Amino acid sequence: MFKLLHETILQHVTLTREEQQKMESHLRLKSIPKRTFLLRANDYCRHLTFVRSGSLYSYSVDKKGNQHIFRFAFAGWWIADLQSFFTDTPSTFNIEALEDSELILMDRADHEMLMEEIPAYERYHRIILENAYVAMQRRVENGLGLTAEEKYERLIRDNPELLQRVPQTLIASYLGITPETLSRVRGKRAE
Amino acid sequence: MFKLLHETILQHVTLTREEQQKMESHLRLKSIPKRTFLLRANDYCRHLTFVRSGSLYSYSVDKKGNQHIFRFAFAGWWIADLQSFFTDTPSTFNIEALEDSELILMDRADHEMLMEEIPAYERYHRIILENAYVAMQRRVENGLGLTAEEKYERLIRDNPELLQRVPQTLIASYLGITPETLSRVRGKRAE
DNA sequence: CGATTTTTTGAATCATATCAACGTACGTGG
DNA sequence: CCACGTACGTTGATATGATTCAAAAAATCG
Repeated sequence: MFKLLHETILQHVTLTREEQQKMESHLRLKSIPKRTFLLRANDYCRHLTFVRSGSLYSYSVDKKGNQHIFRFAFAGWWIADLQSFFTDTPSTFNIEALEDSELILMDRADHEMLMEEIPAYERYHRIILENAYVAMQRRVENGLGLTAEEKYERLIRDNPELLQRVPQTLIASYLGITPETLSRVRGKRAE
Repeated sequence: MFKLLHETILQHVTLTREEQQKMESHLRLKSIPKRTFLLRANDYCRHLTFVRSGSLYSYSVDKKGNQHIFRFAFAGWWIADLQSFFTDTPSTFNIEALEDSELILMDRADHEMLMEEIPAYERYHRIILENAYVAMQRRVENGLGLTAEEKYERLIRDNPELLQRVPQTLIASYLGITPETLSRVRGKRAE
């Protein structure tokens, strides 16, 4: 049930058997089919979500109706709108299933409690937050002053797995360019 | 000496007198004049820097020679290239003093040690990392699919203090637009 | 003050978006 | 398993927001 989660945590810290069980007692399972929402913009993001299988993505929709993907999450990853989760404000994101997905949910109050009571649990979250921050830093850097082609090159270099798993339209939205532009960039590169 | 730092930490967690002293014994002071570098691209970022007074900013320079500001740091803020610091890789940023600045430095090994030994210290860093992540999330959102004018509007809304303290050229670079475009946006708004 | 830096303004250019049409792949129900 | 409909990707023509280059005006600093 929680095998993948435990393995993932174990890469960073060790929890005792009792700590594991304590954590488990606060987790909820959820399955959602492809194309359904885990979170909708303006709702509150009330839990952290661990992906057991499948994949999700978070995105905002601007006032022209364009979709901007914030990030993807595959098996073994966490996803949430952390702005909403941490600051208890309405979400600016939708989170949607890209494939049928099995999820593990951790509610905010439980998360806070576990961070108080299990130092290794807090440490684990401190570490994955460090990693998430670094990934985001790279994302900001890649967003500034690169051409559409350069953005695509960097994606190939830094996240090649995305290309296999994600339709081109969503890749374009993730890069902040239009699908047409991405198509042309790819055409140009493939000569 | 460490008054501002202690006050800042105290907003989030409490350290005992002994913990404070232990932390202090690993801090170094440094003063740098305006326009000097705290970190240069390709060097390793070996410490976290707390700003006691003055201000700094971090930026990368792309291959066309354009400068892209990642973020600013004023009194009471921390700054570093966390990607370099955490992953022990060469920095992609320069960090430079915008004004004469007094700084407090915390080396990586000491930081790790203090996180092991003082739970409240680790908690403090977990919390400021959460805040930094949220700020960065907003930054990514503001970068995607907004016009130059909208980016400027959001800056006024979210970080009005910057406008007082930072020259327009740097604001433009922070927003990812040229100074000329920013000037035109402001002209247009001021009617 | 004079000198350097910053900001403004103008004109030309460029990268990307937009709109529209067409081809292709996909998966769902008959 | 095929056929149909919908979603996805490509291609072309045009529009547009922002950049670039250049030079003048304004602000800042020693």
